[in-house]
Amino acid sequence: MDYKNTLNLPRTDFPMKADLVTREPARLKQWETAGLYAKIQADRAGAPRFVLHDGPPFANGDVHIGTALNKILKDIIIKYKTLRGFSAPYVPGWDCHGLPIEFKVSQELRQAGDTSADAAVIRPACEAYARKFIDIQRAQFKRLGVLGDWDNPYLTLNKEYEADELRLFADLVAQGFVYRGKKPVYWSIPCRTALAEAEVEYRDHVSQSIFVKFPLVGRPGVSLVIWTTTPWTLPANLAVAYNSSFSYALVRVGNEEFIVSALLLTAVAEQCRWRDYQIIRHLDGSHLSQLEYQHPFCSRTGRLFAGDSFVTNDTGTGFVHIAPGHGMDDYHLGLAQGLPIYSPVDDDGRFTHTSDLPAAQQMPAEMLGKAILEKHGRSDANEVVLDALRARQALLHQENYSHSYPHCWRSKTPIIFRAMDQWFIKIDHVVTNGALAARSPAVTFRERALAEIDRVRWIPDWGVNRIKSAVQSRPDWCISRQRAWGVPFPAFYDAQGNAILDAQIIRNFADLVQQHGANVWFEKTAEQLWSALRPPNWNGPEAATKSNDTLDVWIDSGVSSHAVIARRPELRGADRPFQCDVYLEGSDQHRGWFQSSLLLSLAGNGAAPFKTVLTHGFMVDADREKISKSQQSQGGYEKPQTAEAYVKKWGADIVRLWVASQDYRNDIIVSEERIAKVAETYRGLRNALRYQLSNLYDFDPARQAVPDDQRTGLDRWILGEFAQLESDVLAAYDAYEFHVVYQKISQFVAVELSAIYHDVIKDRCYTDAANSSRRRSTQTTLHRLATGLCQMLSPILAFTADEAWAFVPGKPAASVHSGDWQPQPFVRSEAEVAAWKNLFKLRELALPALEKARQAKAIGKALEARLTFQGPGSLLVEAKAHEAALRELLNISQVQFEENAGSEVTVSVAKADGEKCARCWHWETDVGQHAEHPTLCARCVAAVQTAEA
RNA sequence: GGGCGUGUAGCUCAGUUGGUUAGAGCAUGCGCUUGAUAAGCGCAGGGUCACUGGUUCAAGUCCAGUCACGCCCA
Repeated sequence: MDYKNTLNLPRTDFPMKADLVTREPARLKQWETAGLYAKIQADRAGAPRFVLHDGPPFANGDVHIGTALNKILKDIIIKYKTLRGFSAPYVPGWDCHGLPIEFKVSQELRQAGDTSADAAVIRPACEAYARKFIDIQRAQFKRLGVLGDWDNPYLTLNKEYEADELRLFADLVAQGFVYRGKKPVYWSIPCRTALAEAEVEYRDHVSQSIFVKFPLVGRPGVSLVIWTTTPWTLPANLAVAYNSSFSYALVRVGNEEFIVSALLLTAVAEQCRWRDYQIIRHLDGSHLSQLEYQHPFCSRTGRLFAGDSFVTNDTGTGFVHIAPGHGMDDYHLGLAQGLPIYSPVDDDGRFTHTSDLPAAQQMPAEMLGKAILEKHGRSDANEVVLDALRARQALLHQENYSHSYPHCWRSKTPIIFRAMDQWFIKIDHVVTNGALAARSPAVTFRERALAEIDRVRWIPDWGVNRIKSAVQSRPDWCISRQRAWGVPFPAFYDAQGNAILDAQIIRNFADLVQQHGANVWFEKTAEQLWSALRPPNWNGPEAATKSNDTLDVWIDSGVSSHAVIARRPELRGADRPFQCDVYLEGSDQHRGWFQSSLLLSLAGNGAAPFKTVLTHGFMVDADREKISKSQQSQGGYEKPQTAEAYVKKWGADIVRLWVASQDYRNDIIVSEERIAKVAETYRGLRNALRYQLSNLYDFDPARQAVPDDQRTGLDRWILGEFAQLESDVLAAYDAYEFHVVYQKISQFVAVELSAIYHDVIKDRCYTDAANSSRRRSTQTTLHRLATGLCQMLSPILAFTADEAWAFVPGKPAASVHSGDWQPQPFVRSEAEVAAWKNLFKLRELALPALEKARQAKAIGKALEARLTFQGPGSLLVEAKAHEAALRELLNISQVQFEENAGSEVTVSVAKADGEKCARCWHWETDVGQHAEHPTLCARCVAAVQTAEA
């Protein structure tokens, strides 16, 4: 007779093959139909709140695998906190304004033949572009299993958002944070527009390379020699920089003396054709800092300053001519030395006088109006400067110089660096009114910000250093941009060009934006706007024009605590409406969003917007090198590094498990090999769950559960281990160490479950009578394990845990994500723990012995063996007391003990006695004793008879 | 060039305040099983703890320097 069908073999519809790529979308649809996110939020109404505030990704392109990592980490946290009973809403956001979109849209418009570059045309196109990518990214984020309020995300282009941004800005203006100053920007002369770094293309260009004498004051016949490739910037020269670590040579050439860097002397002498020269002596920084020079053609003098970071010894003379209005290095040096940011060039790129210096000290009249822009390779401005130098015999050498030079992407002409009026937030501002001033007196804003940083928890802890150094070293914040796609900068100018920036006017404008959107600024004339916004009691100057600038996009995202956290009822904090629990972004955001959010919230709300800031590292490839776009385009990777590409190949749960598998505080390695390994682990987890579920097909926890104290020792052992795992995993989740969760669970599943518990209980589950207490005890345990595993995995394996959950009998919630995870400690007496420790020790002793016997072909499977433990009685007491458990644990048929006088336990293996039972495959001496079932052992006879009865 | 990090088996991670022959899981190889079967079990191999010096009775761990990689600045 075939006894196989008298066994309780496992059965389940939970498939072994995951097939995530096709199965996950179906589950997503199911969640959506059930309104899972809304349902969870409703269930948690009134629960303690945990708010993670989303940093908005840029609404451009497909979701990169690195962006996916960020979203998945956030989702793991949200799902975990929800599971632990918190109300943890998730409101995703998008950063919508900014150059990359405007640039792209401008290109498209130009290709379509529209060259107007008019804000009123560009802005709607930019909005459409942003919304298109929001839709694309939203679908890709959802596909990753990220739950959130996807129907109501926050967008920095929403009019409510923009209005709140302006209101917070008005608060800063009211507190005196905002001032007008100058700063150099890239300027395209034909386009009459400022350019961003990304709009600049480097092309070969032939410039005028010149060596110029700068005569020293009070040392007749002695000159510095400077080198430049932009002669037109000389009228703006206000200083000269040297390098304090260089040695400079004073040389005599004919009846003149020159100072140049000692290391560059030979090269300079050759170019300037100094046939005979004599080094008189060497000078260093301490000498140079004392010197003053006469401008070669303007009636003013200048001084020398150290500029070690940019004065090099490879080209030039070791002296760099400084025009603070025409270069970034120059600008910073000028700021540091208190020089005017002087830029005597108008919007058309022509020389002009400015109000920065007395007219008498500025360039000679014949230079005024000369154009910098080249025509047929000649620039009038350069020519007039060269003429002036020649006339004064200040030009030592001139030659054509071919090099790579920035050009405008639209007009393809060389750009110039030109200082423009800009708006700034003063970082060292001392606030004298408002909430911030009330908190403590006369402290600079920078000091307040540094103190606030100490009140925030930074994970990893070195993050505090990064943000502190960012805040410590940052210059004033330049917040105006000469762009169209952004929130309009709400300033007016009177007929004389004086700025009008007023908190009340800005608040009035905010109300207008709230109603009509920010486009209103560009659609209405200055006159119309002014009459709409001018306060009734206004006694300042009357506006003649409006600002054409927009606000820096870092202001956009930086005010989200004000415009989102404090605004949405589900996020709004109790005592500090604008403050949430956690921000989580890449470590580049210490200088970016974390900083802008901190500064704006502190200035506008009086405190940081976050209690904890978590950061993650960056995506690198298998060689631990960054995933670069150029390598991508050169075919360096098999496929695009987008979330979609990975999801299509592996499924979202594998991607999520990969995210969880690595310590995200360091760099995160993405490679096919790595993900393939994670997929192996996934299979292990899935099979373990499947095995558990397949042995619960006839189990009803409500009716058949066995109380803890009546469970078998083996069940009690695994429950003890599982309780330990649970507490470890909870601690790891609480510490945001998901790689520890991954390690702990996967190792528990591989060792304690698969290799031990699952392996051992096959015998009881299959061969015991279906309703026997030993089998029910084991099923009660399996049920607990399956429930707990699904829950602890669900923040990571969002799809699979929910799929398995559906097969858990008597599950307490419809979806694993709407359940409540409460740890269930399982306490065993010390004696019991010790006894089982001892049994496992004997097991470790026995397994190698069994392996040896197997290799000697004495036995095949362990059930063919009889094991004899030899040793002193004192070491065998526990084993004897738990003989049955030990036999089970070793999967053997028989165990014997032989006491001897030795000091340790040894094991020997022999072929088991009796015959193999046809049903349970144990070797038993009682096989054949039953007439009806001559091939069965007594235990199986009983089981079969119970089943028949 | 500066600041902040990281570097332990093929892969991902442990490794308390310095203290035995540096651990785990996966992967690999060799067996077993065929009643979890595109599964399961056992055993084995695999490490100059990035490198070089130093402190110490003792260094993966502390100190200094070098190299590689990442982020942010210049």
